[in-house]
Amino acid sequence: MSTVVKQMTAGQGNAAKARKARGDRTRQAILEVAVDVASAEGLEGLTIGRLAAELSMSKSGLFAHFGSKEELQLATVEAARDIFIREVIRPSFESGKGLARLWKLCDVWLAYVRGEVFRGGCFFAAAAAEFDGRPGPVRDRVAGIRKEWLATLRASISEAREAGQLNADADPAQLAFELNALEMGANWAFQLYGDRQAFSRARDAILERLRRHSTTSGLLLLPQPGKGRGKGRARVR
Amino acid sequence: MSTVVKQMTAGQGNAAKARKARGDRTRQAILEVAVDVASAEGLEGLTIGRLAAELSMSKSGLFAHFGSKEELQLATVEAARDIFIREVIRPSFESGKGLARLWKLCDVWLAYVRGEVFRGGCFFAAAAAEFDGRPGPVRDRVAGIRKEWLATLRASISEAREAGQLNADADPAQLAFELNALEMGANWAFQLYGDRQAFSRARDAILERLRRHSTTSGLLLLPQPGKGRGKGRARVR
DNA sequence: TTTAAAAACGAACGTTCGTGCTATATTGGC
DNA sequence: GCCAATATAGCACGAACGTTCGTTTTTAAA
Repeated sequence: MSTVVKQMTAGQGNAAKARKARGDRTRQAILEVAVDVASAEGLEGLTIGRLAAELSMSKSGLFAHFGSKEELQLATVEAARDIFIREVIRPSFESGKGLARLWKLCDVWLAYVRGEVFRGGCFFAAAAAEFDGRPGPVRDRVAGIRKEWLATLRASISEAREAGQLNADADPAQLAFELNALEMGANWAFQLYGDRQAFSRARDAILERLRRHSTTSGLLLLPQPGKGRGKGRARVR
Repeated sequence: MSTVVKQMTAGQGNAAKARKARGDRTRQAILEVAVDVASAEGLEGLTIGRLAAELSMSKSGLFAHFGSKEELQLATVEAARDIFIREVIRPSFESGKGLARLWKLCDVWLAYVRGEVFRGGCFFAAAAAEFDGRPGPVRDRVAGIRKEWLATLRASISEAREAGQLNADADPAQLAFELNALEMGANWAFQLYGDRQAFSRARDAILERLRRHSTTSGLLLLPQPGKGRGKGRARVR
């Protein structure tokens, strides 16, 4: 029945695009659900039949949009990346630079997991674990996206160092590794035990890491210690 | 054909046991392969047909040993736990106590991943990621085993504190969280990128964490800083 | 050497998977 | 209102899944 689309195909005007637009619209509706399912059940557990049922459309109709399961998985990964950029990267880049941005990245990341932007926690942590042993384009893409994230962290660290907010002894690659590991640690503790305390643990550990390498001017950019409940901890979405 | 067992069923003597012994032997041979496959392809990717083919025995013959796929998965998890205890827990407990044991646990854990005791890295990290969104006995067991590990870390930390090797400001739960997160970080960097440097990064980060909370007497129990290549880094298996 | 139990087998079951084909709706531009 | 294009549906396929069943082989004890 495709109750999914039956609305606003009124892209009117020159409709050489509109002809295409409807298909893209359904495609997007499919991917929205696909991301949700895949984040909880995995990219392999994301079956075409299941997805079609959830959207009350036929398997073949859905299938035609992608041509293969692998293409569907790749499209789903890309859609998840868009969401990640919108929810984590963009807000962090719009406010501040250098150390402030670095801290924002970590803080927003924790909120992104805590606020269940994806049902199964960090989409890419799950996808990476699922595909790390299966060579192929999906694995490559997921690894690439994770590398983007690490590169973003490293770039912010370098920037903070050049701005005199972090000391010269802060090795960008090493620090990025540690921050990322602590974030992932919070993610899995939350997924496996529902342990929300993990977020404040990760927060504390990250802040301690950042303070350790901060210059006096850098310290002013971080939330003050003492009370663990600074701004921007639990507020989400 | 069961080329698997055809040997040493010569348990001779009182063979009320030997009657049972042969079946257990096959079961164990099955689980050995099962652990290997599951660690690389996941506990769900561990299919009965595939497993039977790999052991050149029939699906039904194999199946009879477990009765259901879920039972097979549970048995596989248990077998992996035995290996983990043998490879990580036991060596750490046989040498030293308190802080020495704590460091040994971390160091041996890194070696356990680096040495590919399991093809897919840490078996339980993979299993936890795979099942964290699927309620049931398998998930519960995996979560329980991970909890055992965290409890072991915490206990060693407390012990080290009471022995005056770690300062009183070392919060066992917090420190255990951080150590575990850093280990897992090394695991996924290695799985996803084959990045062996991740191990020395994790090692450095862990040692810094431990040193930070160490008393002067505790410091003597840790490898000296400076050269990053202390004893017991790369040697494996 | 016979015997009863245990272990392994082979074939089939009902499902579900991904993926093709062909036909039918639905669409925007004329 | 008709047309070409696109989107969706219907149906079927071969393979693989977990599981069941009845039979045959292997085994240890009598």
